[in-house]
Amino acid sequence: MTGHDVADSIERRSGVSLWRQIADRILQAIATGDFAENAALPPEVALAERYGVNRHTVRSAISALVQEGVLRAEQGRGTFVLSRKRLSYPIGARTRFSAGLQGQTSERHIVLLASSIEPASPRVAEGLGLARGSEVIRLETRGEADGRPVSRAAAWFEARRFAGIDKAMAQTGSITASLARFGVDDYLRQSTVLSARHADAADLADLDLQPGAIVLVTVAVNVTPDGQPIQFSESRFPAERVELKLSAL
Amino acid sequence: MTGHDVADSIERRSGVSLWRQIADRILQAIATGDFAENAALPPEVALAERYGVNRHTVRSAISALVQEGVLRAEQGRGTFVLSRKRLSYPIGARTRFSAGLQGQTSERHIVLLASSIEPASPRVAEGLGLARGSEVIRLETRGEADGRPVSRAAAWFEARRFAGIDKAMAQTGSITASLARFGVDDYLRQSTVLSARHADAADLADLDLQPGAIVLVTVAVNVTPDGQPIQFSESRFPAERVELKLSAL
DNA sequence: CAAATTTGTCTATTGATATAGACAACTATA
DNA sequence: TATAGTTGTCTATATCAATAGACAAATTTG
Repeated sequence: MTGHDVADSIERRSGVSLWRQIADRILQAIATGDFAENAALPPEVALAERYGVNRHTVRSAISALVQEGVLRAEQGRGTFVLSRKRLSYPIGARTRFSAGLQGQTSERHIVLLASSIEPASPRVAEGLGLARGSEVIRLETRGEADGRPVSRAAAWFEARRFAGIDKAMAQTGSITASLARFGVDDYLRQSTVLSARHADAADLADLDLQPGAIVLVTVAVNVTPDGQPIQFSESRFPAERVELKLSAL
Repeated sequence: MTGHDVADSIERRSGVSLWRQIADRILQAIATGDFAENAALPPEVALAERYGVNRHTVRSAISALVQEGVLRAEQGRGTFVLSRKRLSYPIGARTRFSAGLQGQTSERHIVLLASSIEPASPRVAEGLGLARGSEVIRLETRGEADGRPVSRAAAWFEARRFAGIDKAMAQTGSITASLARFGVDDYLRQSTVLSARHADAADLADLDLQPGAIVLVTVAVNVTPDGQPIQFSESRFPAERVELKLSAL
């Protein structure tokens, strides 16, 4: 009773085109090591047979992955895997953007995309323990490692207590450092809720993804050591480039 | 600079058909509470305008969701939301299947789908601290809550130490109870790595999903209190029905 | 150099996807 | 009982997705 292992799993008339399904399969094969990095993919005819589709359909999938920078095709030689492995992004009580990526990348930083003051939505108000409609500061940021976007986040802070945190963030490029300016020397992650969905238009633009990509979504509340909520955030990670490692708290 | 909030995010020629993208958006709107349960959806013409597509395209999306049992359409009246919210599945040092779902569902259990003895793959061997190729027992299980599948998992145990755990699992329906028969009274989750991908054919079948659905994937190692690895597992959760709540370890 | 292998390009055909418009069928309400 | 609002069905058309076959262009190998 073996051999059903990976099995053919191409679904027709599913709303997802065959070339996109095959592109996903190839991405997954790279992620699991089935297709080694820098090695050649099987030739197009072999892939077509393997997935039970026409060669041109395989070509569409490959062409999309070449567009995404995952593969490089060379006429007469073959098609080669470029993509590196996924980043392993640590999540725990003391999650900090740069701390946990040490050793995996040579360069990493956070870019402040936008900031605004707005009334707290019910969800944000509940997370921060504020009255509904209280003013909060929202920071939109993007995390980058080795020049590639690896996260996209919105963070909300109580506007009264953290007035000017947007400027601090713009200067320091670090939420930890910005919070320190307001007397927050330490903070803990109180809760994290995790889900996944297809990337929307904003995700596609900010994370440099192709349509159909998946994002991991975390919704988290950070608190001071004495339990006072200071930050509510929603982060999105491109599933093809990032995995989340849940570390001991 | 407001008003980009949810924004239109329908992508054309992306390999994912418009009706499937809109179905996903509706599912998400239900999950976030934008479309309340048991309430009527906006009429088809309104939805078509909202997403910038033809009414017939919206109808295709709705028809798929009716097929999935999420919506019910009534001629002359409207289209109504049937689906409940996502289950919030706790992940932490003492993750147990049924413990954390209390209060969210009335009925829950684990079904043993299959079991086998096989040589440990490099990944499994490393997780369990065994020599590559050592014999391990694999259990394939499905978790159900209120009659709907909410997880699908493969778990590996050292074959020598846990010979017969497959039968124990079939009898008790509980991994915790089965481990207790082998003298394991307590265990902790040592590590969890999280990712997301499109469901493959086996996921679609076992989790009762439609093509294009997303699954959350966790890869975890459980250890005894003194740090000895006893269980390596890979679990898949349907993202449309489950979210993962990371609890304090 | 010749042959084999592999990717690239072209034409043609079929079926699925998306748009457009018109009208029927059913429900709720004034 | 009209009328307005909603879902259901039909026809028609244009574009995208997938298959099929043939051959060109580049590379590697004997």
